Amino acid sequence: MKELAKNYDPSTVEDRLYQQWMDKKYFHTEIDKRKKPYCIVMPPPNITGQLHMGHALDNTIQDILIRWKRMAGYNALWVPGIDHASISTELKVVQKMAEEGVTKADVGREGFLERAWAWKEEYGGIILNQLKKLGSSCDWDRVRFTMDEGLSDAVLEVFVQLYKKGLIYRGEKIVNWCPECQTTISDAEVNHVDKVGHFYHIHYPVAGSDENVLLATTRPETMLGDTAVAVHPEDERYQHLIGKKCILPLVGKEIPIVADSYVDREFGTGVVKITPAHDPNDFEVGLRHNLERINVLHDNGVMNENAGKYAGLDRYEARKKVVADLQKQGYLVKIEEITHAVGTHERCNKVVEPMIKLQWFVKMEELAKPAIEVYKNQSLRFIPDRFGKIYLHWLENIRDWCISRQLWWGHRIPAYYCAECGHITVSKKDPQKCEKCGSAALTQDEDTLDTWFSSALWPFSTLGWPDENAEDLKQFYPTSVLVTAYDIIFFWVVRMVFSALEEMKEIPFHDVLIHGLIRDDQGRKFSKSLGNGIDPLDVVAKYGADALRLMLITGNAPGNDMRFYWERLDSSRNFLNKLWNASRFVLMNLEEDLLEEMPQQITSADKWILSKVNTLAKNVEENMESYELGLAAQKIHDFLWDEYCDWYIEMVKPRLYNKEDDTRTAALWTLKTVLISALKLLHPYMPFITEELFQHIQSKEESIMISQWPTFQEKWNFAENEKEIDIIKEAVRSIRNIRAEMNVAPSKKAQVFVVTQKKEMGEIFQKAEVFFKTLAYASDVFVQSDKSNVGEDAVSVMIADAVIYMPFAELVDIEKEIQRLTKEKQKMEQEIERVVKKLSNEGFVSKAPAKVIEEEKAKEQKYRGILAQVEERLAQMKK
RNA sequence: GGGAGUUUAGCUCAGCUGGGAGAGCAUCUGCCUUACAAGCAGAGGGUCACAGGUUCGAGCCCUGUAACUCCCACCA
Repeated sequence: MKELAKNYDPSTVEDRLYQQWMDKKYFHTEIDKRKKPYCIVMPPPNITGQLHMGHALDNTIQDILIRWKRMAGYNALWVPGIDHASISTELKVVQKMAEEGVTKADVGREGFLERAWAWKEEYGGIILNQLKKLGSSCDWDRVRFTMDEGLSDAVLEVFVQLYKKGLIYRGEKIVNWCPECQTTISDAEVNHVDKVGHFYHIHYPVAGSDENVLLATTRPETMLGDTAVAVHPEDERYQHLIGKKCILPLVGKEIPIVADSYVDREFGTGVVKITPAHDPNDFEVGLRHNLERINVLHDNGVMNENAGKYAGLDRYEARKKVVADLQKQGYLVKIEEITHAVGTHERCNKVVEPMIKLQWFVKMEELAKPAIEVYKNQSLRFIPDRFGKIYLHWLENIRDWCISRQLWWGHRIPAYYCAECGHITVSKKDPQKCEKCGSAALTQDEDTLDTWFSSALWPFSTLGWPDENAEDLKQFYPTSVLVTAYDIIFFWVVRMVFSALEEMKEIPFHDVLIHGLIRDDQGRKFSKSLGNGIDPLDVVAKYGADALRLMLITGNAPGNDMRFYWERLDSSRNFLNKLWNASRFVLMNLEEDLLEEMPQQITSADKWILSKVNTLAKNVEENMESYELGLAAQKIHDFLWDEYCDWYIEMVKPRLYNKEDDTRTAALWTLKTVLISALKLLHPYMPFITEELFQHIQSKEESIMISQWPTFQEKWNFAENEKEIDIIKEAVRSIRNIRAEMNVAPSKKAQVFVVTQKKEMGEIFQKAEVFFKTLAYASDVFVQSDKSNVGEDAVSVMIADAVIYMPFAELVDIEKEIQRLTKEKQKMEQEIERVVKKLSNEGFVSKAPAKVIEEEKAKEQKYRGILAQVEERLAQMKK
């Protein structure tokens, strides 16, 4: 007999089993053409990242899906990987260098890259190892990195192809510039944060008159770069000014007053200062009116020589100075306090400056069209669907994507500038000479690509593209589902889809499963500054990975955010312990080898639980197919705890304890068979404990991980037995109920008389004698068709088609009993009234489905039966 | 300015295509019953935010209102 500890201790199990799985190579996927492919590519965590709850949730979901499909006979592949995270990593490395007193300039590009790679080698793999603690069953032989050779090749291939098609271009445009990080960033990387600022109202004198135009700005220092003032073409107030000039205060220069419909007449004074070099809208206005662009900022946010006497001042210092000077010279009319949205860099949270820069862009309009189409024609599916609207909205309003970054860590742009003729040669390999003039005087672009450029290719680059014949690519592309949080739809999902459609001519995945964020117990985001983070590994250490996984997956609707509560882990832990002990119980009794087939002596109770687990398999499958993982887990949990433990095990005990019982083996067989099925269903959710128990309970198969997924089977479908046991359960519950109500001590056994006129009922109860004794404190059970021998001082409970009497002479207070029964009678009358009303409703009877009507009729019958019994009993007692 | 989500028991949340309101935790009562006190048996507790509508029937569908949250957005 195998012994298990009394309580489950994950720490003694998890690492050992994970190692076992690794040793047996269960995580590794060989291509198997006979099986249907199922593939997930892991959203690659940043090499700078620490595992957080979001990763834990994301990877738990993926692991559940993969483990499920693997068991269900699919050729299931889960590709892990990490992202080089250009800007984050570069910042980290720069930071580390700063501690040593070294700058990027000191070490040069090559020296820097050396350090960055060293940093990657040291820290880059940490997060993947952390994922192992969660039980993630990815194919570690296929780990990819966005900057490894193959993926870098894919990046260059895509860049060159898009360039040749004219979908990548270099241009001077206004871009988001982060003065802190000293690089451009894409629109998606800008967060608009509401900040309290000031609205400065300034007079610009109109040239050649006494008139002033009043305008307002939140960034007065940019006026140094103003090259026009604009009003709405139809604004009656300013018609006379259009075409005139005004004098830019402090600078003294004349600038034109132009008419442009971009101006909102209702807002402010209806006059806007135009700074084409420092505002995206002004830039557009500038284009339309052919205005000069004056850049007044250095890249680090300090005013440049174009700012005249303000040159050398930081942008905010300059602002103060400009305002002071305006005031001194009488141009400042008033200062209002306003809250407005300010663009900040999502990495460093510093205010972003729009600047004109010569950068590389991806032309989006053409690429977006097919990406929109695949969603509209439903070949790409979002779960829940509402996130598809977000996807669509972004694509329909997309602007060109600025992909060049003034960073060193990343994929260097494969563009080479000719010193002779200025031609740009774009090529995967280092070109020896200019493709136009043949000069060898080529220099490569200094910039690298946006991190998301490489992750956009992830679903096919990880499978071997650009080698079109890569086996993985042929077998596993398109992947099955992408699992990610909603906050990354713009950054990643959108870009993967259009990249895949462009390169592969096929969607990268069929489904996008979106989940929410994990928040703290007050609903706040986890953040470093709040210090409210919870390390998943701490949770694993304390509760085990299974408990964490169950907690993350249950009690939450798909796509909704979830709060983290330690209490919920207690519940998970309790369930693990419950399962552990139920299995321990089975093991304690399991001594001989059991037959494979269902034994002849199988009883109603056995069939009932078999039928239940059979139905469970069906329901779980349905839920999982529609990604309702939490619901599925909940159902398995409820089955094991409420049905298997609380009822079946209790029902079966007498048979186990009696070695003479000829149904004993059938009970053991059922206990074991049902438990194994349930463990299998649970395995994707709680891989460790299910594996540990599986290996203890049976010796034939070496791992649950590669065992066969349970499916519904007709031979285990016993509807009649389910009904039968439900009747017993109802009777037992009624007895327990009345005893608790009457405060009968559990030690006090009682005779139970079951009176029924129905033969089948009598038979069911006759067979169930033992259940009344073990589950309902019965000393003796008498099943009979009349009330003989019951005695007058019995308490009674009515169930459908039967009355149960228990003589408790000394405990029964006739008056109270009459009260209780009267109450019961009223309740039944109410119920009957409700049902009758419903059934006599013409509309209901003619329109409701037959099944519903039948159910209502059955209820009426049942209630009438009980009512008759109650009335009869009352009549007797009142005598 | 657009869009989305949320509102259900004291707390945190489920509730799949409309057919008599659920779980966990918390509370109360009784049990150390030889798998489990991290347990067992029972109990109390909800005008499903509000107002209309559709329907034989609405927590669920439609319209509107309110509160909270989030996302997007070039109102200087």
